[in-house]
Amino acid sequence: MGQASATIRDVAREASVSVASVSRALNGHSSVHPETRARVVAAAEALGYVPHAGARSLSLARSHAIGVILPDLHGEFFSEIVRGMDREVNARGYHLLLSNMHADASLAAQAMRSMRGRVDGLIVMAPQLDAAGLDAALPKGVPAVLVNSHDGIGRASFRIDNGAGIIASVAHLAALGRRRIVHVAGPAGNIDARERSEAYYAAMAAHAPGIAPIVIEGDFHEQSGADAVAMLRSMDATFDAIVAANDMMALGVLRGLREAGMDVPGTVAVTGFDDIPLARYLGLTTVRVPLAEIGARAVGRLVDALEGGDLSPDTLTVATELVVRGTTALSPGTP
Amino acid sequence: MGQASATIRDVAREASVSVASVSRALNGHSSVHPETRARVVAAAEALGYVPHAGARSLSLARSHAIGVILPDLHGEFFSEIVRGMDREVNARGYHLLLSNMHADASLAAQAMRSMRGRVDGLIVMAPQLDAAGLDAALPKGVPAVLVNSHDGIGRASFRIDNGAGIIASVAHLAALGRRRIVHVAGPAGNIDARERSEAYYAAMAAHAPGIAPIVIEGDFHEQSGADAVAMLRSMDATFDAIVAANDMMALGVLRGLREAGMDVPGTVAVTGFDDIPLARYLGLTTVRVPLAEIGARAVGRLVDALEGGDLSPDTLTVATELVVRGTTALSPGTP
DNA sequence: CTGTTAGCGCTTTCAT
DNA sequence: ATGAAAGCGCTAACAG
Repeated sequence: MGQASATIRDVAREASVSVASVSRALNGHSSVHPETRARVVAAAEALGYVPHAGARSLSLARSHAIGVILPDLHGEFFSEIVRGMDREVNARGYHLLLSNMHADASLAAQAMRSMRGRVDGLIVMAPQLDAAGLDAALPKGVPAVLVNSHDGIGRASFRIDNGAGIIASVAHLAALGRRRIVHVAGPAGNIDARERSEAYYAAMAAHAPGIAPIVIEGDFHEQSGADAVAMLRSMDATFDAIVAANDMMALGVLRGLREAGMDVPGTVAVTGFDDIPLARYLGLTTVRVPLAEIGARAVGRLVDALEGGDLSPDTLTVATELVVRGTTALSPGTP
Repeated sequence: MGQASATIRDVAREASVSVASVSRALNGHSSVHPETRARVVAAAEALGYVPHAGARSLSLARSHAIGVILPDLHGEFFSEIVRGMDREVNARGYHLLLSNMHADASLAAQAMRSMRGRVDGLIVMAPQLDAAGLDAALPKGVPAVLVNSHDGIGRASFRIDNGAGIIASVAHLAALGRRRIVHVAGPAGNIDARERSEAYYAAMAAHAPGIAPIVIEGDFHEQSGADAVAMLRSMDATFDAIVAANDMMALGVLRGLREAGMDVPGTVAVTGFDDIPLARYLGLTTVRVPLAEIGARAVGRLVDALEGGDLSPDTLTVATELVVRGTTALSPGTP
C-alpha cells in the first residue's frame, strides 16, 4: 500500500521532542525555542509530513470549509455564482464543498445534514423551496447564508431585485412603442420566478393599461422558451415583445421566433434576465445580475461571521441593471 | 451560542444504551436487537442528532470526499467538466471539494497538500504543469486521476485526442478548398496546446504541402483570438481559414474578423476546439470533446479504486468528433 | 446482542 | 520552553 503518510508522532520522534512541541512549532506559536523549531521543521521536511486536516478540524472544531448547496450545476447561472464563491473562498483560506440538491425538500434537508461536521457554514441556494421547507431543512446550529431563496425566515440572505429588473425591461419596451408584451415565466414555486411575474403584471398595468397581460409558464430551461413561442402561435396571440424570466428561456424564444420566421427585433422584441455570458455573445437585451459578485459576497459575509463577527439575519438586495442589446434595438446602431 | 449539536453520547444516554450500540444501530449493523434499534432511532430523532462527518472520517480513515484541483473555474470548459464530476459524485455518494490552483507549481503542490486528511482521492487538472512539476506536486500516498495533464508519470489519467481533432479540422478545411490555414495556438507550456499545434503542423504538411504554416500564440482566452487577427493583418498575411486551439479564442477570432469586415465563412473559415455550449449557439465549427463525460469518468475511475478496485496507471484517450457548423459551411443550408 | 475500551491525528490545558 | 495527558466524536475490536 505504499508509504503511509507520516503523522505528527513520527515527526516528534524524528526530532526527539514531544508531539505538543511539534504542533506548536509548526503552527507558529511564539513559545518555542528557535533551535527546537528548526529541528522540528527539518524533521517534518525529511519525512514529507503534511498535517492531517481532518484530525485538525476535529480538534479545533473548525474545518475551514464551507458547504454549498445548490439545485443544479447546469447552465451558466450557477456556474457564475460558484465562480465568485470560489474566488473569495480562495482569498480567505477556505475550501468549498459542493452538494447538489434535488428539488425535493427532504432531499435538501438530507444534503445539508450530510455536511455536518465537514463544514463550518453553509451557503444555500434553494429557489424552489418554500419558507417552511427551507426552514425545516436548515440545520439549527449552523451559520448559513441564503442566496436566491425564500428569505424572511430569520436568516442572512441575498436576493436579487427581481421587481426592478422586470419593470425596467417592460418600461424599456414600452418606450420603444411595444405594448403587447408577453411574459414567459419561470417554474411555479420558484421564488425568483414568482417575483418576476408579479412585477410583470404590475409593469403592464402601468405601461400598457388596457392590454391583457399574457403569461406562459416555462421552467427556466431553453426548450421551454421555444415551446412558449409555439404555444403563443397556436393561441393566435398577437404580441410585439416577449419578456422571458431568464436568459436561457430567452434564447429558446429567439430560436422559436427564428423558426417561425418572425423577425427580431422588428416584429418581436425579446428580453431576458441574468446576463449570463452567452447573452452578450448573442446580443440579447437582458437584466444584468452580478452573479459572481453575489457568490463572493455570500462567502465574504459567511466567513466574516465565522471569524468572530456575527451574522445578521438581514436580507441584502442586489441591484440589477438593464443592458440593452440587439434583441430590442430600434435599429442597427442604436446603443 | 445556541443549542450545541447532540453527539452520539447524548443519544446513548437518552436511549440508555452504550455509544457502541448507537453506532451499530444507526449504521445498520445486523447484530442489534430490534427493540434497541427502535429506542436508539427514537432518541436520535428526539435529539435531532446528526452524525459528525469529520469524526466519522477520522475514525474510518475515509472521508467520502474527493478533491478537485483545477486551474481556473472561469469559462465553460472547466464548468462542464465539474458538472460531469458533480453528477457522478452524487450518484456514488461522495462529495466534491474544490480547490483552485494558480499556474505556479509550488502553489499547485500546496493546494494538493492542503487536502490531505480531507479527501480520499484527487482529480487533478493541471495542463500547465510539466511532468516533473506535476510529479513533485502530487502527494505520494493519495490515489489520483489526472485530467488534461501531462501523463506518463505512472498515474491514471484521461487525455483528449488533440491530434485527431486538429487533423480532422484541417482536413475538413482542405476539403473545402482552403489551403492558407492559420493556427491560433494556446499558451506555451500547456500540454493540450502543444499537442494541438504539433498536429496542425503535421496536418498542414499533409493537406497543404508547399504552404508555410503560420502559428500565432494565444492564451486560450477570447481576447487573444481577436488579437491574433489584428496581428495577422498587421503582418499582411494572406489566409482563408483559422484553426483556433479552443473555442474561446475562436470566438475572439470571429469578433476580430467581423470588426475587420472580413466575411465568415466566405473569406475566412473558422474552427474551434472543445464544443463548449456557446459554440453551438454561435454556429461555430469545432471539435467536440465530451467534457462532462470526462468529468464523470474521472470520478468513476477514482471511486472504483477507492472502493477496492485498483487504479491502473493507464492513460485513457478520449475521442473527439468534428462538428461542422456555419463558420465553415460552404453555403447556407449546408449541414 | 451489548458494553468497555482503545484509538484515528491533532491541539491544548496543566504541570514542570 | 517543553512534556504528559485529556479530549474532539465516532468506529471497531474484544469481551462478556
